[in-house]
Amino acid sequence: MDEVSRLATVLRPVRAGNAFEETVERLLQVIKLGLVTEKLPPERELAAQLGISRVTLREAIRALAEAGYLTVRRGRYGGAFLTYTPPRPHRDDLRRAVVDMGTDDLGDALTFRMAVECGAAQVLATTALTEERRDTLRERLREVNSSGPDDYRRLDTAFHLAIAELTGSPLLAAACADARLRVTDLLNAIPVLRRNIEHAAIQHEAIVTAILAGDPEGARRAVAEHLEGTAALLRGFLA
Amino acid sequence: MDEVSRLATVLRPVRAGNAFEETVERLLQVIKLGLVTEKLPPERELAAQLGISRVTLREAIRALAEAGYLTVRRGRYGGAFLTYTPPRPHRDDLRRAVVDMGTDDLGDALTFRMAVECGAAQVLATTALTEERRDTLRERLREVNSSGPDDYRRLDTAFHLAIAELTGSPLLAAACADARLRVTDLLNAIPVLRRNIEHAAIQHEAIVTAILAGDPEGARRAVAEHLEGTAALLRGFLA
DNA sequence: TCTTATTGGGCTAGTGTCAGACCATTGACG
DNA sequence: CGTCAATGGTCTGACACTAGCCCAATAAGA
Repeated sequence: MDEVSRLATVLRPVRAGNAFEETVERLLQVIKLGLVTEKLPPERELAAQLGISRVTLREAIRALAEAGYLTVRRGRYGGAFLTYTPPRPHRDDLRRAVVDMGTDDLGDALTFRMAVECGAAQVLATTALTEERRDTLRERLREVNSSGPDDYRRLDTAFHLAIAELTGSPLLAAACADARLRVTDLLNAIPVLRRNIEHAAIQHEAIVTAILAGDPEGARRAVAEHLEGTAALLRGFLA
Repeated sequence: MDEVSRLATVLRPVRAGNAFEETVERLLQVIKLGLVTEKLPPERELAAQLGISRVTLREAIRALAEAGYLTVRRGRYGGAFLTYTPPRPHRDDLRRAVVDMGTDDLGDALTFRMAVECGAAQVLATTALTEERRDTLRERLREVNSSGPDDYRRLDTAFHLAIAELTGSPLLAAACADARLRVTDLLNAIPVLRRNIEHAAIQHEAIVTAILAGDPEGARRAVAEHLEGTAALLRGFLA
């Protein structure tokens, strides 16, 4: 590893694309992760949160509306309403999604996710949690474990993100959200079976138990095992 | 944790600032981390790597030149040469740096760093490493452990970054670099004592040993202990 | 039925950023 | 001592993005 390759880590592009493209990407993430279920916040508010002008935001919303993700209504109590129902996944969709992504990017995303989610669980297990936060964690666990196939992905996302957010570190939460986003399309292409939910439920239980017990080693291991299942499945499509 | 607060994680600004500011920040990072020791790459090349126009890059370079970090020379074999020698840290510098940063941001940065660096070490310990990569890791370890106080920070950075980069995940490497950057100014304000180097050397050894032994638990624990020392020191200034 | 607060829709003037071309300077080397 | 390749310096026309303002539509509630 010479000086040049070490530099490449820091001398990467300062921005991923233009503001319009990045905004479309962000909104798509919010929608696909199921973080918003009814309608987007008002344009003025959303533009401020995203740090862009209303003009740019509106272009992004228009693009998503044309793609069928949103329906915009004017007037009071109007807004950009979600009109997105994920299609029933087919087996070929997953293969195509994986191949589209490319070997390197998939490995990168899976490695990144493994590292940050394990790190978050470890940190959270090391933290002295208020009873309120412990309740929040238990509540997310209950929700995902009692969900049906239709709501599963959304609640699973919420569960994993909750671990990161409860650490109280916005940077870490953002990293975990980013990691999750990079595999969302792939996960959405995997059919959710009752059996999978039940299997994941056991692992989710183990994660929460370790965190609440203040056992960083156990939390790390439980998350690693949980994620390894998905990673192995996806990697299988690259062979 | 209601829907709004969960949204905040994803609905953050799409860009940290304007291209000029972000570029200045990046270059400053490269300089302060000691990733470049003589001169920056040619403007055309650097602009391409950073994904910005030469005009914007030149503005950033000019700003850094005016601040005394760089000296620009024209003509063949010219370029932007480093003229930055970190001042001898005083005890008050550290207190001021910590207080400047703010309680929340410091905690955020330390938590983030703990999570991603532990995650990286864990992942690397799980990976089947080529002999070449094992050698690279040993080499970085040797360098940092045999360094004097003057070169210590730079080689320590190189060591920690090497762990992240050897995972082969650019995303993870970028996250670790980012985490390190957020505490650089603070670390630079801490005087480097022989005693500290020796103490860190033992921990560095433990990290490498665990990674090479394929022991993710041990690697994670060793990194956590190593980082906890610095974190405790810095947090002490907030009391 | 009318009012009104809230929301999207649209316009304009100004600034930031870019791509690309061309000029100016420098020092190694023949 | 001249040549020339590599590098910083400068300019221009085009496009992206922003802030701020006002208009248009809508539905709850008086």
